Amino acid sequence: MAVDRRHDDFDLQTFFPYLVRIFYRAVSGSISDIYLSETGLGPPEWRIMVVLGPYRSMSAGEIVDNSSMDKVTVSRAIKKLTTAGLIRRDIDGNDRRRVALKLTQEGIEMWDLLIPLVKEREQQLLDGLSSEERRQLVELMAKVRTNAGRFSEQ
Amino acid sequence: MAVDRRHDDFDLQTFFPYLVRIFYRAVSGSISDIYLSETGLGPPEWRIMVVLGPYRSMSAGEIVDNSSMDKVTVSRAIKKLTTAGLIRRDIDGNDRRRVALKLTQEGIEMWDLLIPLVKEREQQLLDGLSSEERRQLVELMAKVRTNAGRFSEQ
DNA sequence: TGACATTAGTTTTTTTTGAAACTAATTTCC
DNA sequence: GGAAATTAGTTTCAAAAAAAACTAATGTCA
Repeated sequence: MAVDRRHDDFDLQTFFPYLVRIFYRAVSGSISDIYLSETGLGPPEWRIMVVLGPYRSMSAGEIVDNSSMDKVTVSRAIKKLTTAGLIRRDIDGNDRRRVALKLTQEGIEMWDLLIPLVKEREQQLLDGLSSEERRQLVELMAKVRTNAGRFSEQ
Repeated sequence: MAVDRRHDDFDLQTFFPYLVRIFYRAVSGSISDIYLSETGLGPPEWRIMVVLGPYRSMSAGEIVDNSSMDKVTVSRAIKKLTTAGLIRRDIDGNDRRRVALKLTQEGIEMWDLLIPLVKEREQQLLDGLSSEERRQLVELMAKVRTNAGRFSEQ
């Protein structure tokens, strides 16, 4: 009458993707705390500010390519940032579908405020890791990412 | 007439939280590919299946504590899983607010199907990393997570 | 014991996000 | 030169998630 209880054993607390998730949430939460409390920007708006920076000028599509966000999210965030006066949209003379995006003076000032804070937090996150360990961590994450690419998009 | 262009320099491609984000997205996408195509479960439902496992019985609140999801998401996912016949809800005799959750036979069968697949994918993600490197990666993520805890909830 | 606080979980409302369809501009190539 | 295909970006619509308010049950302590 004994039921077969032979299942694959599985421990969530050591399951790698789970560890990655709680790691990611800790890190991203730690950064979003800053730009949220400091400016009220949401994650997509923040990411656009950051890929743009004080010098660069990019199209919406280039931002998509450099931010791992999708078209729609980027388009909406651009609208918000424009309304808030943080970026300027200049329609391209040659190709009138393209819009060149640039931080305004006000946007640059916000960038200047935020960047030192998030860089400081970045260092705090890496506290207690030697530079060799930091290098390793980044390298290992990159390796895993390469593996994911190979096994997913068949 | 020269404008002051002395801004903090910042490179997104080496910004640690950005690297963590694309790393996380690669890993979680790689796993969700599997349970999505194999079962149609969404991430919250999958996570509950996994924390529960074939033996354990937990309350909704315990699942919240063990899954880094919030109350509402868990409550809704439980409803879906119950409707789908994958988990059973037993109201606690002593405390009638509590509901003990358990996988049904059908839920266990799905678990038995999925776990070997995701464990295989886990290994594929870690392909090319020595066991020493795997240990290091996990340990370094844990360190960063500890740091995040210290600096965030002031 | 009985008002007040707490806890478990759900429902409602609002905000975010993502997928699909769409518009407008440009390219391709016959 | 102009129909067909492609590209950039937006809008619309549907699904997911987060926040807030709520219900029901239990605990506390005067």
